[in-house]
Amino acid sequence: MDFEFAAPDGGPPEPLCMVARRIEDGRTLRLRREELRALQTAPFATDADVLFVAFYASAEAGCFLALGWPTPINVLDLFAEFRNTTNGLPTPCGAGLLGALAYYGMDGVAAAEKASMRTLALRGGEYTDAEQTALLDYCQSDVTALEKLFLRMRDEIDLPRALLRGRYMVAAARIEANGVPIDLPLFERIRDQWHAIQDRLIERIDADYGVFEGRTFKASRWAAWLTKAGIPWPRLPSGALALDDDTFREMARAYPAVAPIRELRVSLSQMRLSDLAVGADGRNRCLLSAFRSKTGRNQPSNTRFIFGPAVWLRGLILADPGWAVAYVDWSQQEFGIAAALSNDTAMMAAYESGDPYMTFAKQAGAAPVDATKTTHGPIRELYKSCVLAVQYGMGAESLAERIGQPPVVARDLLRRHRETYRRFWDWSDAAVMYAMLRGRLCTAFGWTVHVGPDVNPRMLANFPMQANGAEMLRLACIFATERGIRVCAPVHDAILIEAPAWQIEDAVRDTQRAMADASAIVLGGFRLRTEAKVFEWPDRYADERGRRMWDTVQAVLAELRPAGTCGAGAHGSTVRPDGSCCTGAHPTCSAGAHPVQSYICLL
DNA sequence: TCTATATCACCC
DNA sequence: AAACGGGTGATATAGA
Repeated sequence: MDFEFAAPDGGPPEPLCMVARRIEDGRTLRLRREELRALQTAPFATDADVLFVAFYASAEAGCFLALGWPTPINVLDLFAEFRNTTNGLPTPCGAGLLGALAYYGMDGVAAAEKASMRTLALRGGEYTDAEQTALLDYCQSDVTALEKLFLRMRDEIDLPRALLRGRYMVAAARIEANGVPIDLPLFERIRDQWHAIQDRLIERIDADYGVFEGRTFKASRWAAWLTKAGIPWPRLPSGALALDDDTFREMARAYPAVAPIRELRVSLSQMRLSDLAVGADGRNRCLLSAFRSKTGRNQPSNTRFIFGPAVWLRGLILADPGWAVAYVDWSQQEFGIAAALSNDTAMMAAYESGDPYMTFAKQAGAAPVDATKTTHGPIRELYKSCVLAVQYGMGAESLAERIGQPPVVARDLLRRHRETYRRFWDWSDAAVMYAMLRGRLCTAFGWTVHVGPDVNPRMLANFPMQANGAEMLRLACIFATERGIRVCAPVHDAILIEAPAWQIEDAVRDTQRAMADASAIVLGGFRLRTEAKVFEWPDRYADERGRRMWDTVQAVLAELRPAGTCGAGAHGSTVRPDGSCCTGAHPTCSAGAHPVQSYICLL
């Protein structure tokens, strides 16, 4: 079956029409918007003995939810299956319905017609009779195409595992429908003042340099300033100035006059807002794009999704009055997955010690048995960097660069990892060889990457960790949503949930149980730990990494609208139930408490 | 003026 | 040849 629907920015989908066909006898249902709205439930069976076939089922499930219909039990999503079948291989016409048909040498609807119909559906609003019929006919042609694709793919599908992926698509639809609560007035204010904030930052610092033209940094002007200041500057192989932050950091060490411009560039780079999809109800909703990445991760748009841009913007996440949000993430997820799947007892012991990095240092003989994060912080950091480097297949040179140590130190760290976790390395090397020889590699539940002739071996080495991590997250989302937890967003190794404040502790506990269950299922009984951070209204979501930038922006905002004039009133919606318009915890109005000059955050 | 490319930065 | 996995996306600049 297939829906056409309008997709307003940040809002739930609005179903426009639906076509469903029973494959055994070809019986076809065509329903228009009003007919759909009149139904309490789907006009066909969706229970346990029915297979529901769709393409990109989170969209169909989203329409079910918008209509208040119970969602289908057995979902076969041919998008997820097509991605899984072709993951890693070229799909010349993409991974959409038409692309999938083309891949199998079949034709569907003309691409031009699909595009024009999509535009018509996205438009939303009212439709003439002719437009409605056109939409229905188009919808029906997609159903015909879907049926062809199903008949072509059915024999290659691993049904039980496909149904697990379909079940996740329904969970994803629930999450997409719920969304992330956003401080709408503050979001609008920051968005409206975006350029003014940038201008203010540039104005103060660039006065001494003159390297900006408006809001753009000009390489030519920077070159001129460097010449005048007598500073030699590294260049890229192309001959252009190297303008990455690493270069700026290095150069600022030798030439302190470079530091302010570096700070300014860092701040501005974190101000690439942002097309956050926030609905009129203050919820950030966007497509999670399940199964989009090679490892099966979700891949939502970075600009539309609140967890996409720089972390300081997460301060916009604010639970509704009386509610709380919680960010629950797995501790050292990939390390734990590597330990369990390789069955490396030393590695599993390190994971279960609660501090894998410190324990690794001890196991490698670099720290005494009673060492802690407090007593041996720098050693722990080195071993932590080594663990992360191994997960990505980093070499000694890059690791040396990263930890600011000579290559011998990095080589020694990597050697100790190989010696301490021999079993893990045997397993990892074997996985890469297996993948090369068999041409594929897959997770516990069958998410597969197909391997071509010039594959990156580091991708193959990382795949079991990252892709099983994605598998685990999908399972946890399934459990959490099916147990009635309100999930706002999945974030690769974390889940954001919300609950009324008085229930948040229970909700966190249930979520942690779901995540622990999911890890045990993927890892054959090995349970991964989770950590939770709770933010109860009126406290907003806070991430330490973004605190300084958040404060900077709030201070600039306060300058742009002097303290004492409460911004909230103008928007009318931040008035609290108790009649007050703001609290100390609400930076919209509390910015005046900051020393105004602090917003120039020089090193 | 528009587009393509290179480079860079952000996330986990 | 180099060697940091999976991504999205903005921006500056070169070139059509």
